Amino acid sequence: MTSTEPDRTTVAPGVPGTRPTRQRRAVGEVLASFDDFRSAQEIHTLLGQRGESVGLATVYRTLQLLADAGEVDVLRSEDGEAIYRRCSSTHHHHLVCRSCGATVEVEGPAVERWTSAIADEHGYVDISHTLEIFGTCRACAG
Amino acid sequence: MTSTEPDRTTVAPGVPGTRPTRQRRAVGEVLASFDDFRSAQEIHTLLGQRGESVGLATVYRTLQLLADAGEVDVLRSEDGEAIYRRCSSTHHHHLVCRSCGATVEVEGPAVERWTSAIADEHGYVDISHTLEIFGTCRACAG
DNA sequence: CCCTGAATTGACAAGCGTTCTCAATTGTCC
DNA sequence: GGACAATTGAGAACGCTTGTCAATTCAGGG
Ligand SMILES: [Zn+2]
Ligand SMILES: [Zn+2]
Ligand SMILES: [Zn+2]
Ligand SMILES: [Zn+2]
Repeated sequence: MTSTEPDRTTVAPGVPGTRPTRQRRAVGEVLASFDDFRSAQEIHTLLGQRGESVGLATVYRTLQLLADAGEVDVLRSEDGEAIYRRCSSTHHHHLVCRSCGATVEVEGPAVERWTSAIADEHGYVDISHTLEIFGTCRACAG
Repeated sequence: MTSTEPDRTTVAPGVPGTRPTRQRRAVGEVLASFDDFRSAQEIHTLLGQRGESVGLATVYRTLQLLADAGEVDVLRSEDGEAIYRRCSSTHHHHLVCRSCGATVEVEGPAVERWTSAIADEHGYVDISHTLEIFGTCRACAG
């Protein structure tokens, strides 16, 4: 084999999903600017208002990356639309105002234990769970 | 005034959503034939296999009626699709096998108390909540 | 610097579940 | 039977999300 053969030892694949682009930075900034759950399209609009032009498809892709990385939480609104929020990285649940969207992160060690126990009891393994609380916050209740 | 005038005292409005039609009966029967969560389109297919022709829109409308009446539970699969199951009428949650869909209804008085307490603590009123547990059942885990 | 190539982007076109529209049909009650 | 609201079905419309693909951008290496 001669040296004409491409040197495959230099292939720096460059892991996808890690490149710090203008668009990803912008999405991150917008996510930091609100603390309730917003849809991808709302976030896309907020970006426009900030003068940051980011394609809708890119917004969806970026949110998916962040969700996979555990940097944003994803919920489904009652009509099935996905809504996103930057959250703390520890496992937690949400208390959400049905009217204004104000969100409180809550932890419930007892609930975690309970779900595990129930699953064990019925022979289910590899457990995950969803728990969200909806209500009307003090401000909205008047 | 003569008797030619229509007698408006006999208007029996006839409450919508209460008429026992062939289509509604068929949907009810199919719902009784499985005990995991199925999508509207799956239910529509099952109806076809039974020889009961029911329009897809009618399936959606009927499921919505039953859900409003509290006779079926509606969940959102991970990709946002609505899935339905005939359930007991008392408040409960679900332990669902991610692989085969086998479902167990579970009650958790402690969890109900916990959600109320959390809501009170933060001044939220008029509370509701969602809680679902996903895992792999014994049969699927092998 | 400049090159190379993979990663990323954006405009647009599907894809998919769900709802709407409206004329035709059906069930109820007189 | 007759009258009339409720219901149905076929298809169009809708809104969110994902796929397509050529053009662009970024990270390194030379
Ligand atoms: Zn969160
Ligand atoms: Zn509120
Ligand atoms: Zn938890
Ligand atoms: Zn149930």
